[in-house]
Amino acid sequence: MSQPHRFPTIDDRLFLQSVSRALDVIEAYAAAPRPMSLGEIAEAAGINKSAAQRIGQTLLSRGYLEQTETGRLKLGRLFLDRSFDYLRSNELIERATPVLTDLRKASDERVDLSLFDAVNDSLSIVYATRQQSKRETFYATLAGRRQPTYATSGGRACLALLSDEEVEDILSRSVITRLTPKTETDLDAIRAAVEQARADGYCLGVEQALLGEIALAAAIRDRNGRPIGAVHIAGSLSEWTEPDFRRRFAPMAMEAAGALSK
Amino acid sequence: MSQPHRFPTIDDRLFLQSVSRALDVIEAYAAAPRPMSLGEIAEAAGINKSAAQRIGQTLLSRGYLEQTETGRLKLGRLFLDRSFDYLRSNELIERATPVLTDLRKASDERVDLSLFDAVNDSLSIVYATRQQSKRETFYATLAGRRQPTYATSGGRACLALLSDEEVEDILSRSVITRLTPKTETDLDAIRAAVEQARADGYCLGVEQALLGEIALAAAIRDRNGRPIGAVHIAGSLSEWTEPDFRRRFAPMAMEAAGALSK
DNA sequence: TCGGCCGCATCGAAATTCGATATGACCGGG
DNA sequence: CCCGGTCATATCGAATTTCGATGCGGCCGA
Repeated sequence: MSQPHRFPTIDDRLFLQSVSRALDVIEAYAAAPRPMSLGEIAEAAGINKSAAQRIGQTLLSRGYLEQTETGRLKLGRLFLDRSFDYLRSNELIERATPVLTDLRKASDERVDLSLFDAVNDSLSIVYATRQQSKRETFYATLAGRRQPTYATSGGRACLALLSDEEVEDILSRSVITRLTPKTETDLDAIRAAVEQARADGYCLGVEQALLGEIALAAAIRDRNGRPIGAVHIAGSLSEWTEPDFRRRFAPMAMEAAGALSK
Repeated sequence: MSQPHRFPTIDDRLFLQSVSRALDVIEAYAAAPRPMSLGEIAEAAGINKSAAQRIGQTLLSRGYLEQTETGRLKLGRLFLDRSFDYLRSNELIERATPVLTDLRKASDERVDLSLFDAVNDSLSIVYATRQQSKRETFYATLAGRRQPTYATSGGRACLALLSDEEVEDILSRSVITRLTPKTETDLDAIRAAVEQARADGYCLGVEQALLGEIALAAAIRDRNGRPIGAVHIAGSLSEWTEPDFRRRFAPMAMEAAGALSK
């Protein structure tokens, strides 16, 4: 009674409160991925300490939380296993991997597969696989990283396949912030980039999400023509001019994305 | 009553049955990562159909399961997010990534970081990060992949830091199977490899886990000298002879592992 | 057309979960 | 040296929430 639940317990007799709260706990680590005490967990997840204790014990015994020397709780390595299962079970990713590997070899640049998160709110894309180039230096090259749809070449390439209304809806729900000093925050500039992507069949962005990076992406469509993800090729501005990059890699990205579309 | 619970509900009033069963459901996908109906889930997870329905709805509403066109349930992309959080929160991985990137550049071969799963049963290692070389072709190069401790160079390098009793305990609990035709299944051969690793400070394996692959690993120690993971360098037999590979990369792997040890 | 499995929904019973509370340990500061 | 705070852990009665059997209509293949 003191804790208002996010999900109405009435009417939905199928909803498991304790499971949902356990998910709240593990998601609490998204905001601050550091070891937490039970009290901190309770506060971060919006539950009381008793619930945190029970959930903590349960997840700990199952390996989804681990204990530091001081007794605090951190995320457990079993999430790696689940992520592996997910990647392995995803039909698109399985199909895409050999294509991306070839693309990686042919381009000699970093190649990513991102998923357009229409399942959720369409506001972000998730990087599912990343094939590094040899000069990759960023530790941020991890599967599971999310980026705003509006700011990435892949996201914009996906937007290009949607109707104007849908694009406007997504943009209006997006919180526009600068990922780099060069990120376009002007809605009209974003709209123009989407329009350009519609005409070109791919989208190019310079330092939109990462300084020094030039990236280009082509959307992957499902059988209804809806965007489900994108193939990215990313290079360094120290090695490429925009026209050269565009000329060389746009056909390759589009070909790969086309091969992965249904 | 018809379903015997794996976990005694008596005595442990802190254990949340429904959370545990939800975990059973998502772990059911480890065995067969394909979309399942509620009935299949119930059977695979060892629960009844009603429970599968409730858990399915709850996980579905939270994004940890997704629905195919036919209504079957598959793992959701949110596991990528959790895996990302885990990788980001792991102190060793954070510390290791720049070291491994340097190692990757210096070696021009595939470089892995694996975690020795002493938290669980020590029978397997988990690959946490993998930095590909340019000729990598396997789609199996994913974080979260597990391999038996006894069969991998990294696992053996970890075993080398344990006492004989601990090694024997782990070997006795391991189910020895061939990952490749070349996998050593003779316990004495494995013991000899561990002994050799103790003398050398690293462990080398030829086609133990993958045909055509030569791999070498050095263990990472915590402040008590216990193994917590390993740095791997893996190359192709088509390019390297064992002596050359050993000579060139053993010092690099040991240096990296040493830098990551406390 | 039948039979089986599908997802979805209902419902009474009660087991499981809830949350307040207590304990003793630990730590840092006054 | 002791106090106040927070820690993990444990207890317990109450009752909410979960349980699991059962029913429904639809779909698909035999």
